[in-house]
Amino acid sequence: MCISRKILNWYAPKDRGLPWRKTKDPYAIWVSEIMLQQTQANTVIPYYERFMAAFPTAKDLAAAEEEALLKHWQGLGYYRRAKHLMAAAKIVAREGMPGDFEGLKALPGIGDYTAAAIASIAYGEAVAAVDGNLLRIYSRLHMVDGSIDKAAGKRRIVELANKDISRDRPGDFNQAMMDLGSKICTPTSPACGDCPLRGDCMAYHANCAEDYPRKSPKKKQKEEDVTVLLIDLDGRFLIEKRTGGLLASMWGFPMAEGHIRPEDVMKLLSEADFVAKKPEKVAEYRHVFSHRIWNVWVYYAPVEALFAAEGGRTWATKEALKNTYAVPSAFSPALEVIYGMD
DNA sequence: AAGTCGGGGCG
DNA sequence: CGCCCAGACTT
Repeated sequence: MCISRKILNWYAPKDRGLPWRKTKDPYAIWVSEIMLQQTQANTVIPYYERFMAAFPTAKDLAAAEEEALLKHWQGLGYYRRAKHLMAAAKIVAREGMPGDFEGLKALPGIGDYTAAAIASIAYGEAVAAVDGNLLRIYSRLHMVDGSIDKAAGKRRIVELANKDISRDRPGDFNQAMMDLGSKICTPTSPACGDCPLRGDCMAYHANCAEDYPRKSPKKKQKEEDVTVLLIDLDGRFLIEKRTGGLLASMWGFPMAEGHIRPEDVMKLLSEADFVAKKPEKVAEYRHVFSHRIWNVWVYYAPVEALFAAEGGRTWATKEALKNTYAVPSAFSPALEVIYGMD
């Protein structure tokens, strides 16, 4: 029996109740696949439900305010995904949803994996959706010695999977591989005894499944000290729209490089023409990104004079911070300080 | 080919 | 703590 048949037989009774598996709407599949990029399914579920309720069609999304979209994306990370999704939705609202792999891949934010996932699930196109799960599974099936994060190793797996994929049920094949990867063929201590593909697996027969996939060594994150300022004008806090780089297009508090002293905070505020009272250090936390770490000091700095916020800055109330502005998790402990005030 | 871009879950 | 996750895009 071929791999395709075995995996489909295993999959049939185990279809999980993930919300995006209950639809064939290409737009809904699309939204879910974008959210699922580098993000675990359980994390995505509540975001997906809220998002589809707010933006049920590509036209709705195309007509939405970017701020509303970002607010829905808050906490999910990789915020460029939201920006690309919106740009693509405008194209789709104008020209219609692409009907195949190549057309999908031409949209911003849709790469090889996502185009294959949508095309196979929504259109029945026989293209393998090669994600981390499938790379891991195939690196074990064939004991692929090239690193899967290098082009050569990945290319080989793409070819192998595209030979194996079911022509009748490509979408189920791809989703079955995801499930196999998350339940059986896991990164550490895979449950080979329960695997429907163990008869075809070179690594299983050589008893070395845990040695795959091969990966090139990753470098350590850079660690940086930063200071976050909670500038309070009568219950409103100064926030700024971040431009470019990390957390771009999200709202954050004014920041300074390094761990600065209260006198330095005072000086910064004066230079910005604030009439400030004595700043006070109110919190300290560590935030870990993929390849960067912030060691954050938080200052509370009440000011007196009103200066009109301009150029991507605004004064936000506690309620607006909670309900209106998209503030990423990197600032959550700072937000908690504000929420804890009377 | 290497860097950049989040955040949470889990051992 | 470090690793991993339904990756894509820029340089």
